Amino acid sequence: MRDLFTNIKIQVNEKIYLKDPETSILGKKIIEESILLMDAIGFDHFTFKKLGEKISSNESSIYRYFENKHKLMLYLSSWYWSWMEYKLFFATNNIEDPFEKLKKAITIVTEKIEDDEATKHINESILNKIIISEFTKTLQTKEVDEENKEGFFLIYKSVINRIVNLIIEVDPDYPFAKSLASNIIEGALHQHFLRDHLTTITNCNENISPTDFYINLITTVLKNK
Amino acid sequence: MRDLFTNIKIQVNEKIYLKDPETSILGKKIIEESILLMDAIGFDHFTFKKLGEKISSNESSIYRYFENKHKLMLYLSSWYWSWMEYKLFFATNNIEDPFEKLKKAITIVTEKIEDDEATKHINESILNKIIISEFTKTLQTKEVDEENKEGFFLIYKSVINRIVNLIIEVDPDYPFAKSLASNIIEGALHQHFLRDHLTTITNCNENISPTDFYINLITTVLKNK
DNA sequence: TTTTATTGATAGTATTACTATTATCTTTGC
DNA sequence: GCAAAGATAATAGTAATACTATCAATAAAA
Repeated sequence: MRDLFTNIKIQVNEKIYLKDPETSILGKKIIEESILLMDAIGFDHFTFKKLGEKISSNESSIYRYFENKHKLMLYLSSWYWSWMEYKLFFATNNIEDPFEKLKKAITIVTEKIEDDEATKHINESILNKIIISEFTKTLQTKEVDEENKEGFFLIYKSVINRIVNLIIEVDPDYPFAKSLASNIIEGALHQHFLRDHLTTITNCNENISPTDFYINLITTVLKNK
Repeated sequence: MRDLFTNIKIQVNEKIYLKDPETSILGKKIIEESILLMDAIGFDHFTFKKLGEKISSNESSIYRYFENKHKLMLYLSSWYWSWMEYKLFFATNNIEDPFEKLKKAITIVTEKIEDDEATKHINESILNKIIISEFTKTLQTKEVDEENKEGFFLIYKSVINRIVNLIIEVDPDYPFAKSLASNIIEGALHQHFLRDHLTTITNCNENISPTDFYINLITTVLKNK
């Protein structure tokens, strides 16, 4: 899998950036360090000025890559879900049994992420932390409908639809495949957040993972396993 | 129920505000109109200056009630969950059968809200729309741990714990009661959002409601019904 | 009627979120 | 090896945001 990633370029909607950060050293540095800074101070306190200082570069240089921090966050999340889609594909590709396949997929999208050494400038483990705390904010804006039309969320929806198809394969009669899939993906992020911050309203802790909860859920909800 | 609400004052943690908005005409106006303005332009574009213009009052007067718009949003969401807790209590109080009781509670917390005529200055239907699009943002900040310690999310957690207890009553052996409850409350808000904006990744529409999805879910997940 | 509390008006500061311009530095093409 | 092109840095500047401070006007309470 490592070799595959080295050759495959994660695709992000071109309208999200002004200049592709993958095409220059500065661009890659912007991505690499924005992940670290976003994790350290959060989206709300993140500014291009602070990022510029951190990478010893100029605020105005960053603006040549991204219109604003919301677009940068859209880039990071698109990258994440695109990477997730590859992971999903390769991890489930060789599994025959539909239910085992679905379980593997659910595991992939709900588990805690370790850094993928194949991508030098992106720390997936930290990116995952950012997605847990910040992703929903990229959706929940007044501009969501326009941005959805522009295709900014295509990869995210594609990941969900992959899960939907696996659910349908297991139980074609289950009437809420889409809601179940979108619930699991969003819900897993939320359960991770609760485990870290609001521990009294989740069963997840060091021993029980969101993955355990959601595997148990689909096992009882779906038939024909 | 209407009469009860007229007499019961919704309790909000005193540390959220500088001056209790319920104690003055201006305060009530701030709450009433902030709900409308927040719905119209969203949390991100909402400012105290704009609110001041809308209520023909001064920006600095609003700052005497709330430190910033985040605190105002905390107030609105605390109010909402407090109101929800009353609704839950009165709606389930007289139901004997544990599963019927749980179903009623799930219905209350997942359904679309109509305006409650008992509260003159608060439009619950619009407040519900705001909670759907903005509530998660009030949790997902870098200050969540401090604010949680201050007790800003007590009422929210209390609503979830009420559902947890009902789940345990129906099926004491189910091992994920807390995660299921927090998932349903957060997930229902998310499904409402998807129904309105990302329709391809939810089964919810004019005919199928988030309530249908979650009632179906608990019906299959829990035993001893 | 005096005191107190509340609100309004005005002004001012620091930060944010950018845009514009010009200089410098680095490639690459020949 | 040099010129042209492209990318980056430095500086400056604007408008909006997110406040704080002060003081006057007004309404309510003692």
